[in-house]
Amino acid sequence: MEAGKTTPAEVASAGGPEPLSPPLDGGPGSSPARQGGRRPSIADVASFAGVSHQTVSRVLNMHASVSKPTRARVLAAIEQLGYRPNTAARALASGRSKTLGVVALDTTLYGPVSTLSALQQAAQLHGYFVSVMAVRSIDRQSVREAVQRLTSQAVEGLAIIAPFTSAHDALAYLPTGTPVVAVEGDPEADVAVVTVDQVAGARLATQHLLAAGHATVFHVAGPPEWEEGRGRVNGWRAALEEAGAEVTPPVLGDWSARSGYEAGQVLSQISDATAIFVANDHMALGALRALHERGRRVPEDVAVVGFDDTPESAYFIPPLTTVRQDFERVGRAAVQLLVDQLATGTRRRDRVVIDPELICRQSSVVGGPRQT
Amino acid sequence: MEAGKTTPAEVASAGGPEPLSPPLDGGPGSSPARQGGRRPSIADVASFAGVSHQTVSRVLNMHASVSKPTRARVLAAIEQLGYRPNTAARALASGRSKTLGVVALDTTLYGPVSTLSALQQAAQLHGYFVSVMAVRSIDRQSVREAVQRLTSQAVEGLAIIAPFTSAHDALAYLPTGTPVVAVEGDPEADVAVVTVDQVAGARLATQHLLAAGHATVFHVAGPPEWEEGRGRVNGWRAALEEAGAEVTPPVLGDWSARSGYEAGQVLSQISDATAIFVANDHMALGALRALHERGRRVPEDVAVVGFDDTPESAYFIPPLTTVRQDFERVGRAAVQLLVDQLATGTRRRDRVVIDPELICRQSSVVGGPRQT
DNA sequence: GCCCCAGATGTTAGCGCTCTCAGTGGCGCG
DNA sequence: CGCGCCACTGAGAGCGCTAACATCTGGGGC
Repeated sequence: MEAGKTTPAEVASAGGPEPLSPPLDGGPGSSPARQGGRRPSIADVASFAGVSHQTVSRVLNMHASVSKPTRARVLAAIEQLGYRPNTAARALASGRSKTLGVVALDTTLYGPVSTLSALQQAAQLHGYFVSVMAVRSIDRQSVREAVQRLTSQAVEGLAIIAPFTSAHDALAYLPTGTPVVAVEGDPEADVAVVTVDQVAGARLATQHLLAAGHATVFHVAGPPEWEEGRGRVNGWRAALEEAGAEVTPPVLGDWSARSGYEAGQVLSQISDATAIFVANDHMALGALRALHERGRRVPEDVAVVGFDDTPESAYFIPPLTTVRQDFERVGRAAVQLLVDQLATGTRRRDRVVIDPELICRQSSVVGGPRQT
Repeated sequence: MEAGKTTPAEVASAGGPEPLSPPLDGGPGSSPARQGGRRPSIADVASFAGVSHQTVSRVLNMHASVSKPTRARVLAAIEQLGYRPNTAARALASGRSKTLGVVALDTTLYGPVSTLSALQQAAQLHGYFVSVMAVRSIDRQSVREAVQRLTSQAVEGLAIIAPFTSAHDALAYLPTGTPVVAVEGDPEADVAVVTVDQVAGARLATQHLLAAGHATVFHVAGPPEWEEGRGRVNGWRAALEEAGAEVTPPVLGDWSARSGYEAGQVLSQISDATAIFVANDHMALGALRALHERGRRVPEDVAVVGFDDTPESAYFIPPLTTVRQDFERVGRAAVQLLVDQLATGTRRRDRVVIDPELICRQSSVVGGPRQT
């Protein structure tokens, strides 16, 4: 039943200077010497290395005051046995789960997916796991259930990748003190927020079109429930007002190409509509199709600018001028904020605002850049 | 320190007939009466309900033989206290983590994202959490690390959403007996596999073009490392051979619109290329752009068929004929397979093959359907 | 030479839950 | 009327780990 009692002191000493690498990333060439039926525990490692389990624990957690040779011996034993710490036991004993929770609204949309992906990567780098809870809608009921499931997993921090006007709701169901960060959330929220400056991005797009000589710019908006949608409307409106241009009522879409297509059909019949700022690239695609069908040339008759810069946007017909959001940075920042709060043990209201960037392609300017 | 000792027997009896719902989804209107500093444990619930902790556990796990009134009393106490079971403790004690692990290659690509999303939903329905581990590449090192991290979380089953020629590798680092399912994996793999019939899909697309009168069909292929890519090549080739049509060497792409664009540039110069089957819709978008630039009309001069049916594909110029994959079903099936294996306690080699569907739009047939 | 302290290690309790094994009491049956 | 059996409940022992608290060295200050 018991692992061998031989103390492989010699083997260990042959190990040379040990790298201080966290054991989680698995040393080189560890082939699990699967012997018993049960996975090896810290006790097995301890007895194999001829130390107490606590010393093993100390090595695992990189606590100071373990002598070099002992550490080496333990590390060797871990490798030998193919030991992996048991996350559940660790979480139970320490109260820390090394897990960040994420509540996301639509995990198939380009923005959320990109953010989630980046967030996951960043978390991994910090040694955290990520547990995602997708919700269908942002009503209280769904949010509560998601947060409670996450809570039962004892997540240490929570990221809300969703346009909650009420990330606030989540707080109510969370143990006091759990750090929270709202991604693309309400700037007024009572929690930390990471956000791309939607207003600035929309302004960039609108000003770009205005500068090209258009009298005004029409807008195909995202759903008003989404903070991003509202921000883009605001930026667009602000730019128009600053320029003294007429503000036409925005056409509402739902982020989908279909809704963009429908909006495009409407706008293609308005001869004044020579410039359109569409709130995301997928809707812009639909709009492009509608304009094409109606024989309105882009950019000659109508200039179009999108938002997001999906990898496909450069290959639309014509290539789409758009506003790029650095979701990579958003994800990283969100994790950083969470980790910081975790470290200081305080829930804070930090703000990280990431500047978007205008990517000029042919859909907005006659004779524009040939390729990006 | 202790929660109130009052036994709310009366309150409980007023509850009426209790629904047998699993407590995880949180009963109606439970407002956590956050009192102590610590979250309530099973012991708190027990003493509040005036029963032993074990009885509470039985209620939680829906073990039989708990009398109706007792169950009601416990449920009421749970509600009162806002109790949530501690996942870590449960996992530690039972050895079951209620978590499924997922190893995915590229969590931003349309297919994987859709599958992952569906899988997550399905898992949730079965009461499972999902822990996703994204890997950058499919080399042994990355796979091992991912699997080991998942192992340390004691995942009960593993889904590999990645074109591993070697899902096999994963097995080596997994505790013996852990159920595994490869999604879109090698059909020869030694584990359960859920897959869309790529060969059939490609055949559908190719035959469709052949039927429209084209002498042969050119192919823009996906990366050969991806099982999907290979399957589509095979189906395409088979259809051509069956029809006695010439098989031209496929042009390789990497799923991106950019690579599709480049392939399109090449093919647009081949006057024989009057029909192109592109291995996914994003590449098809690029190809469409390239053809457009070269003045080759679609579908009049060149017919194009894609694969995937992304929500945007109906809004390409022209709308793209493509092969739809039901990722929803793929995700559900993967979870089902895992759950079945878990239930029977055996690792099996089931095969679930999902039929793709050809969606006809204007890119392939002159005067084709006007809209889908 | 003694004490004290700090570095290095071991010991002892739990963390919150599930499991196994024992009880209870009531009731049918011989 | 007593036996066993069933439906229900409770007590105790861990799951594998961390965290506080011992303990045990040795080396320097006086």
